[in-house]
Amino acid sequence: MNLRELSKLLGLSQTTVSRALNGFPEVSEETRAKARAAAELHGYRPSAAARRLATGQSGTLGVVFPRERNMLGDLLFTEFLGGCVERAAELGYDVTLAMARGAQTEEAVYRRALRSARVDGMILSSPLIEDPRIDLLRTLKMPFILHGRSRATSAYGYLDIDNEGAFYKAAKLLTDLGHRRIALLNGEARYYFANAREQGFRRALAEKGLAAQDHLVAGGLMIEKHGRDEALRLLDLAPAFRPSAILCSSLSQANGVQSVLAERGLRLGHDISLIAHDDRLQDMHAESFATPLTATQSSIGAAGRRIVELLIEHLRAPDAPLPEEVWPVDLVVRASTGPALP
Amino acid sequence: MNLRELSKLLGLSQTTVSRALNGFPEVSEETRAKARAAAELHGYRPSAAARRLATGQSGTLGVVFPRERNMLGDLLFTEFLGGCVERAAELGYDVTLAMARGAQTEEAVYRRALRSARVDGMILSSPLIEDPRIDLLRTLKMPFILHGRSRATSAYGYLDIDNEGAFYKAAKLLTDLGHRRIALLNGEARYYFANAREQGFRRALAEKGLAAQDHLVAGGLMIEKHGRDEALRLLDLAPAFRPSAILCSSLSQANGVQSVLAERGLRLGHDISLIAHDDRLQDMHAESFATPLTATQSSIGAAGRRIVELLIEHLRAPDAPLPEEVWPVDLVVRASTGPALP
DNA sequence: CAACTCTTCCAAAGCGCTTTGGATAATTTC
DNA sequence: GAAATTATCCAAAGCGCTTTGGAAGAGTTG
Repeated sequence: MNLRELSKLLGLSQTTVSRALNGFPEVSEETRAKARAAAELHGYRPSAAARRLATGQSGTLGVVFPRERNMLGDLLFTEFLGGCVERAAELGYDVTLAMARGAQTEEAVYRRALRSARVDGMILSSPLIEDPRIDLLRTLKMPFILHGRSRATSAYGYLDIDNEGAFYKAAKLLTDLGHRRIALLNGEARYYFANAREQGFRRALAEKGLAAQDHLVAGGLMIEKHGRDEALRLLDLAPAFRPSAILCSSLSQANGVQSVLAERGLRLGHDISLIAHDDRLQDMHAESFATPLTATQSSIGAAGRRIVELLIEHLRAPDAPLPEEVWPVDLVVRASTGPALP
Repeated sequence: MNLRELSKLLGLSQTTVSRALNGFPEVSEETRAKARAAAELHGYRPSAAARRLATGQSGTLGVVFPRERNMLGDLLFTEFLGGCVERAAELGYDVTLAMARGAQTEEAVYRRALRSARVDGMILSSPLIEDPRIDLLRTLKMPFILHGRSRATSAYGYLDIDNEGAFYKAAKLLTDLGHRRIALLNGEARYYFANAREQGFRRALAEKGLAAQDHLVAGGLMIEKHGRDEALRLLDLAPAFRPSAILCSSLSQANGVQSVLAERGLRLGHDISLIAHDDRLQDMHAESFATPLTATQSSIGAAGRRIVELLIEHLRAPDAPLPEEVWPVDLVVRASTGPALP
């Protein structure tokens, strides 16, 4: 069943039926209702290809598949992607994946996607501190939006969480509790978010006249093993250097840290304090830890949903100001934090 | 730059240029070379939408996004998806994600994808023992392929690994080593693959005249916690019931089991044996365990790559026999298995 | 009642490709 | 050398939608 058949059936022109179905104002509500009913009855569904050709819009958003695989990274990405796909479907968009691995360079991928008009816009996640993709997409005139921020010469739209503020809050909670030696287990240093978190952390320390100590700050993968390894290293420091509190960038890391602490018989919230950032994954919750974890939390799935909305709004009004949305991050205090021991 | 402009530039008809570029035989190699060169020079890229409209093919494959989120499941899916996207791109196809969550029923999603001709075919992963999606897609006449198998009334193409054989081999290794009480930590019972694994396991036991004991067989999520919980339960059994070997369905489970064993001071391969299935994720390897793990192994990423090839072949020759490919699974013996103690 | 303005609908022109059904020129066959 | 064959190429017709530029009828206005 296509438009022509449907309009013949209705005794109307294709124009009118098309307009009726697409909600244009210049058609009476009566004919609109008739058209809708007939479309429903005969299971009419406009051909995506024809519509794309006619409008020049593909009705498809591209999400860039991260180059590297790694455990937590993948989990976060899946959750984010799930949010994107879900919301996109609700808004009538498809989501396709763009990957730049193997033979193709990233640029070639974007060029191809762009020139063959496969996607209307792209979503970039995990931006680096300086991310070349921003200038590239800008040059190619491909609409896009960032999940996160980046230092960039050209303007870009983004949705980000307040990583700086989150880690400031978390570190401030610890300094207010009297902690003086606080360790930061960060994500990889090349990512913007890790940089922002470190800055928030340092700001809180500086406010109390403390300086972050280099041996207490470590970037790395957001996996359990990194948490374990760093926890072992930190606990083996001489007492004068050993941290009394640890701030983790992910629950996975915190999990590794916590298991080491348990092995050493250290009680969370008493002998040592622990805070982590919680992305609200479906399957891993700060509150479900053996000792419920104090955490900064923000749903990465919700971010996926929202970023799709922002991108689509941007596509519909390309000349409107670029979206710049920063979500505040809550600090939820649970049992894993307590006053510093004298 | 579109076809018409390009053909004008070349002084050829659109027909000829189109045929030249698409490798049809009725055009001389000389003009083909010229057309290719001009296309390259001017950065001509055929419009996906126009091609779709003209051919009725979308050049897009749909991958069904699993309904539930769970940690290892997500990791496996991401790895599989990565393989799909990568290979699809190499073959000139896009991959879009179909999700059946929230308001839309799964059927509505497929119907929509089908009628608006958004995808040429779909890839289903994690099939249930009896999976209604098979009949549904068959009825809708949507081409599809399964990653895994299922009991179904209608025919379907698939790529699967020999789960039955893999777990038979693994269990046989253990019985040959003299183990008599072997536990199986399986995936969730509703999935076909879990069923197949259990059958292989039981077959190996039966060959030695052993019956699987119900208290030693447990299905569940493929996460570390399930491994830990079950390990604790098993080790607390009275000696006469306690297993001397454990067979896990995933490295995550094995990881949980292994940590419990370590806490109890049991040495892998001496006091107790452990085998797991290893999907060859990027970030988690059986050989990297503290005691390298004996494992059945098969790359789920490679399966993603292959299933895309199979689906595309099927789309090109819909009347050819449906693909039915089963990969043998290697059993790699490492240090975590040893003879049963007398 | 003529002159306007809305409202409602339509015919037809694309969008950029593929493909059918020739046409023309070059080559071979008898 | 005429007829048949083959190798190249082309004009034009879709594919199914959106959208432009009216047209016809209904309602308003002076």
